[in-house]
Amino acid sequence: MIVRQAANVLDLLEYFSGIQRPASLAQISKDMGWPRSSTFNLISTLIKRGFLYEPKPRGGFYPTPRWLALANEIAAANPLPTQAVDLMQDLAELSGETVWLAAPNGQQAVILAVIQSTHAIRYTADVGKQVPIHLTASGQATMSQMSRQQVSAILKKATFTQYGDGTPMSVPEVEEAIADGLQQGWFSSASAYSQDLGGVSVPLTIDGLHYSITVAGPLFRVEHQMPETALQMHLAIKRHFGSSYMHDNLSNLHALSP
Amino acid sequence: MIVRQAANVLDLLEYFSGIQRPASLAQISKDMGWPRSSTFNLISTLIKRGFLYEPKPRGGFYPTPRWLALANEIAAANPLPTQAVDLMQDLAELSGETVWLAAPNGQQAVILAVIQSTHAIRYTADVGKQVPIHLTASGQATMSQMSRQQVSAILKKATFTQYGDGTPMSVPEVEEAIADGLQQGWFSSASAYSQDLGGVSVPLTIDGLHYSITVAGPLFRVEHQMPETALQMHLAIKRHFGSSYMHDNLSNLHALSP
DNA sequence: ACTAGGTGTCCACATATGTGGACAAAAGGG
DNA sequence: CCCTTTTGTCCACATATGTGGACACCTAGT
Repeated sequence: MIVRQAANVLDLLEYFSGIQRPASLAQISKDMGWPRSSTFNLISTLIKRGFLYEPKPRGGFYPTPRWLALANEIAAANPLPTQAVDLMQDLAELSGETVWLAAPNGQQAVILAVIQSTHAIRYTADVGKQVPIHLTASGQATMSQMSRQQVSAILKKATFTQYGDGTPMSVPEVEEAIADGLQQGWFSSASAYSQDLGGVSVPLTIDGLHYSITVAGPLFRVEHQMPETALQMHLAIKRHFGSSYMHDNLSNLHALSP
Repeated sequence: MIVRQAANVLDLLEYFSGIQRPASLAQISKDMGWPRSSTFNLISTLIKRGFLYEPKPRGGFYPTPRWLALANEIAAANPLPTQAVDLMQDLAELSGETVWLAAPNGQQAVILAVIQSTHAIRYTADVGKQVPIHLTASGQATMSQMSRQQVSAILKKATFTQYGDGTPMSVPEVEEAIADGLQQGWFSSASAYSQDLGGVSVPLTIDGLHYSITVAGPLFRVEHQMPETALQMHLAIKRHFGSSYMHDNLSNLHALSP
């Protein structure tokens, strides 16, 4: 069951992050398609709790910096290692494509950090976006670090929807993709979940937690250089983490090195 | 009407900001006093939306950096001028007490930024905290920048509760406090809303928006030096903003200068 | 292997909740 | 100035929602 008013709070947060200026009750109500009275209730709750305020009288409502203060404290406790951020930055510059870090989350992989490509035509993903763990390179790369049991637990519940013409459509296909990825040291996908999107992912274990790093962009731009990209990624990881980072399964990544 | 599930989201956010580590469903349910099934619903909603994830399987849930990403975008749009932040920093060092910036918000004043005192015994306020606008120095300082009509609109709806032994208990008392504050260029309170808390506030107009800056601490430490504090504040404001910042009503602040 | 205690998940019903509509007050236009 | 529009606010009822309890699964300890 989805908790509507909880989702509404999130919607509102995203709304303000989008418009980036105060909005009146009526404005919000219209933009969100909520009844005025319901909007009023939600807004007054947020105001009462100090999460929303009226920067100037009759000038509309806007979130207080309290969101930022709390989010900062939360993020400070689980920081992504600066190494990982540096690595991403490095890869973003080398490849010019969008780079992200993802973690497994049940049947999905969540994006925890992104650096957008600077290309005019690029894939845009936001932090918090989720993709099916078994259908995407990002997800498969995280799965490659799990035990056989964990993987099969995920695949048991997996469903298959044809999102693009590269979508794997059966459990064996996914198992094979993971096996291949483990062998060659990197994972790729092409129009698997997002049509016309191609990407290369490598697994990364930090502090015992399993992540994946992905470099992705429009298929026409990335598809012909996946092995080179994978090699770049591998070398970059080595630069930033040494060799200690690697999951046991990944010793064969070395095969990539010249 | 308070929207319960919206408030629950906020509670959860504050909860994680407090414990700063992943918590299992059962843990959350216990700590929050929510039924397990309700907790489940709320959590799965947040997960589905990419605001919560499971850093490691069976290792509890934790907010994703998406909160931070959104809060950053929101805060970036309405930045408090760096001048104001610098000013606060300056005052915090000079006084050693807690310093905050507040804005009017209906019948309350919201705290938008705080720098905590370094003293062992100090007043602790968080961003987003609200105090009655008519009872506190912070609030009165913001009101002093409003038109006569706006002030009386607020006072018309005002209610009086004796929070401490310095709480003003009638509209005329508040009006007098504002008049006095305008005349001397600063506002003070002592045990008005928080018992044993004393503070000095000065009004501040930035980009046409009305704020107040407050230096506050335990009454025994601050009560005997309020005029000196006010002078320090006034000089600091002059340093950081020049004289242009001042609201028309405040020209008499100059009286403080040596 | 089996139990005990832990986890997350699901569903039907009672109850708490969202909402249409009516309101007052302010803002804007002629 | 009055009239119109738009603002925020309130309430009673119908309806959408939270929740107790039962379940399946997993882990740890005997």
